[in-house]
Amino acid sequence: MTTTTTAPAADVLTARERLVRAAQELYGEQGVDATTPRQVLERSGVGQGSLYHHFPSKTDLARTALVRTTEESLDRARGTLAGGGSSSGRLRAYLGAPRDALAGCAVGRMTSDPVVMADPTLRAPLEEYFTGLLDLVTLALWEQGFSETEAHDRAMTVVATVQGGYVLARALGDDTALERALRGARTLCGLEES
Amino acid sequence: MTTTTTAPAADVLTARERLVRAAQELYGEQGVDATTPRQVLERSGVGQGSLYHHFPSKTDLARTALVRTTEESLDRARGTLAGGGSSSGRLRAYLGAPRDALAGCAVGRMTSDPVVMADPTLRAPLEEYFTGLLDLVTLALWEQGFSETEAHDRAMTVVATVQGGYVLARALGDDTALERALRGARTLCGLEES
DNA sequence: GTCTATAAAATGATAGAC
DNA sequence: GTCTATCATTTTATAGAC
Repeated sequence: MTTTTTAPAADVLTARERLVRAAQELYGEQGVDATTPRQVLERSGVGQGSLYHHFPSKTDLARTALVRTTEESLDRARGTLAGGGSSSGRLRAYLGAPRDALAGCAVGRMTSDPVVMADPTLRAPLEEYFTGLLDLVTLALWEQGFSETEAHDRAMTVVATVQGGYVLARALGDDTALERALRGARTLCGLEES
Repeated sequence: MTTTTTAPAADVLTARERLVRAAQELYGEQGVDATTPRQVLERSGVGQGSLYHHFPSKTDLARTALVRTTEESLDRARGTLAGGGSSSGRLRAYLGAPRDALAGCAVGRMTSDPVVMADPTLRAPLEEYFTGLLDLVTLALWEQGFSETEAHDRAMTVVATVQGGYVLARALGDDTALERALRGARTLCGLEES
């Protein structure tokens, strides 16, 4: 915590906070490598030098924004997979969660970003996100009655289907591709066809 | 065909050909957006101005290299999925084909590349590749006895699993993730566990 | 803490010799 | 067709006023 001034008013975000949120948006749209400091400044409405007052370099901003994005994404997954209710209900909720297929996954796309993959401190949040998500899906599948090994393997297939569904939707320009791919994932989870 | 000179000797490639191959390699490693003309020149061993003699712009080189990569990739898929033999044997061959999981898919990664996705002429090869691949998998699944609808949906899941398996392997830094994800795909194809 | 102005380096592309 | 030299622009980052 370097922010020692008074807390920001409900509506007015600090320059630092606006920078992080603008970076999160831009990274989700076009990745870290393709996002320039200038774009972050323009979208955040913050002046030139302020970025380098709050962050030593472009990489430090990226790290802050990526950690934020992966934490937010994992929290959302917990909302569907870790809540109460039956394992089948939780798996259904996860697979049926609303997704912008043509936008792609803000976390998954980072595996194609050379800046992220070349820096272990930028790749670490990705690994934590997917490890956490796979644990949640694995537990639900184990509760479904699958063996531990079987639950682990199928969780990998289910999460891969979500990620690959985004890839197919974007490549085909067809937002129904993800949804169709997920039907097979439901079958693998032991959920009846609706 | 603008190349009107004598065909290159078996071992000596033209500058144009060396440029395309170097671009293919670099795009596979780091994407189009992150690859600079300078990097292509260095890897190909070709001099500065020669790139712009053969290609009007960076985008034109990218288009040529991407078409080449997607055609080569689809040809490889045909080698496993369109050959003779039983549908189960062909599906097994496709799912068991050697893949460098940590390198990622040279075609799939392009769906995260802002330069590719922003230009319809660069995105088109991706769409053709995945359409062709899905057709091959769908046909094999139909031969397995699945209904047309069921074969279409499961083909989407199978190809998504391959693509997502690459994403997971890279995010986790674990090349076995793809292989484990593919076990679920085999189950969905009606192939017994080995 | 925030801003404007600016500098060093890299990028995309061109000119012109050979 | 291929090369070296060069240029305009953008990118990353810093200086210093307020």
